[in-house]
Amino acid sequence: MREEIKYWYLKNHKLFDHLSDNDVDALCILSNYKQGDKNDIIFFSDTEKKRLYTIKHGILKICYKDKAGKEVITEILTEHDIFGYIGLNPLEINTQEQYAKVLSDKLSICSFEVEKFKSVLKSNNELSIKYSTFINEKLVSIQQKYSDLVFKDVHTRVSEFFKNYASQHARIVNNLLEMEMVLTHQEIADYTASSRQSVTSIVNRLVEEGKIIYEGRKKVFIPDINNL
Amino acid sequence: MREEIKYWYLKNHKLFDHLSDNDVDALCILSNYKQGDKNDIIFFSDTEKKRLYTIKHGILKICYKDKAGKEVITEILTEHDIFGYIGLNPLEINTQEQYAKVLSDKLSICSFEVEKFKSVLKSNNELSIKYSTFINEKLVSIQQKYSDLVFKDVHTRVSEFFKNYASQHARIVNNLLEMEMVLTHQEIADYTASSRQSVTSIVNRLVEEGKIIYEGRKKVFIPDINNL
DNA sequence: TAAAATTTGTCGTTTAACTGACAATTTAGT
DNA sequence: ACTAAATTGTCAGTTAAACGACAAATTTTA
Repeated sequence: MREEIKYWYLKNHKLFDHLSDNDVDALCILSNYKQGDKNDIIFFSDTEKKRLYTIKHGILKICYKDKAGKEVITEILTEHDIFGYIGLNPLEINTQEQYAKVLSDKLSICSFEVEKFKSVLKSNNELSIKYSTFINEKLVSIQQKYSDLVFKDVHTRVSEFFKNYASQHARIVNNLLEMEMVLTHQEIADYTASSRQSVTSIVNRLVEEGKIIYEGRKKVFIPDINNL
Repeated sequence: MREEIKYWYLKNHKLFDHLSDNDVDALCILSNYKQGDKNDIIFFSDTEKKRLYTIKHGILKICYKDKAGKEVITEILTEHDIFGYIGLNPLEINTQEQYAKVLSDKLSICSFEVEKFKSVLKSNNELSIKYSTFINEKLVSIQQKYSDLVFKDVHTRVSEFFKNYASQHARIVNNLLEMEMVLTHQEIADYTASSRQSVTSIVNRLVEEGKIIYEGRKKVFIPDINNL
């Protein structure tokens, strides 16, 4: 990959945009860019060197399975999101073995070895405070997910999934929100902690009510996001 | 409060124990110590100055209510835990208004104004990396709570609550784990995301099976924590 | 373009756990 | 010590949503 493109990516990342050109240069040298395809899996609680990842382009899910093989999706991440060994503590062991799986057709990511990233943090306090803020964002969003699961019924959780997905991935075409849906019903179920069948019937109800419009199985339109 | 005691507390806190005497002195000046009693409430998403708290002694719950007034307890915190405006971002608004409520008879806490704490972080990169680790611990534990809620039934969640509570609060007396139970069944229900009646019947079943022993409503013994 | 694989649709059935309602017990307040 | 308040005990009734099973539709692969 051309150096300028690596540079450009980091320069435009919320986490790094305050850094001096020299600092970004230094990060560039540490960084490692890779491409992936749909269904590729990135294990990150493995024995190999711990890494921290940030998404350059594409969508992926962070998930793990229980003993019965049932999958939970904890996060659906896109451009500029970070994942991997975010604890920065090489001793820390995640009880669940988490992994990331690519949902979009293509994915490109940038990664750093945790130890190296940590040493950059050490010499850059502004960056480490920003990093705390990034982790805190994750904390807030999983707290939200937890309380949604406690308080909201399946129908609400699924509708709100569409709402959130749209606000992240939709663009406006002819006064309609239009988006690629890269998740299957099963995956929406894994993400909203429900069952495939429930998602199917809720989606169909939303379609009947005209709140969402499907074109094939991949393209979705939303006439009014506030009425969802 | 005597200066030496404030000093001693910070010096023995995991988050601060690497700091030089001078740095701890500086933190001491910023710190504010307060006492509380059972059922006292500390609001921290209020309009007043954002603060960060750490517990010197006692137990409290972090919770919020939905519109219907149903309460969720997200965390139960003790000595050395931190809570409050941990995002350090004064602009950030938590959608749910969280608050802390004292569970133990007495509570003493130490607090810092977020802005001041942040400026200490800025001049101390070691500290800010440790701080990230602290937030990450919270992230890991709420992720665990989320997956417990998805995968485990109420009986398991409640038994594991006792297990965790014991590992935090029990001391060994005559080969038995002994602990003060400061939570009511309703609160255990709020914490495990279940109902008061379910907790009652599960607790009684555990008592029948001899896995836990109650003496009054406040004292609990556990013969074998691995058999719970 | 035909066959295979994946995904979605639609049922009826089952179940874990919530809910309400009221009684019994324990704890706290005066 | 006595009353009020809070907490716990119990049970029958209800329900949201999972589950299994199979058919239909769509997408992928060869």
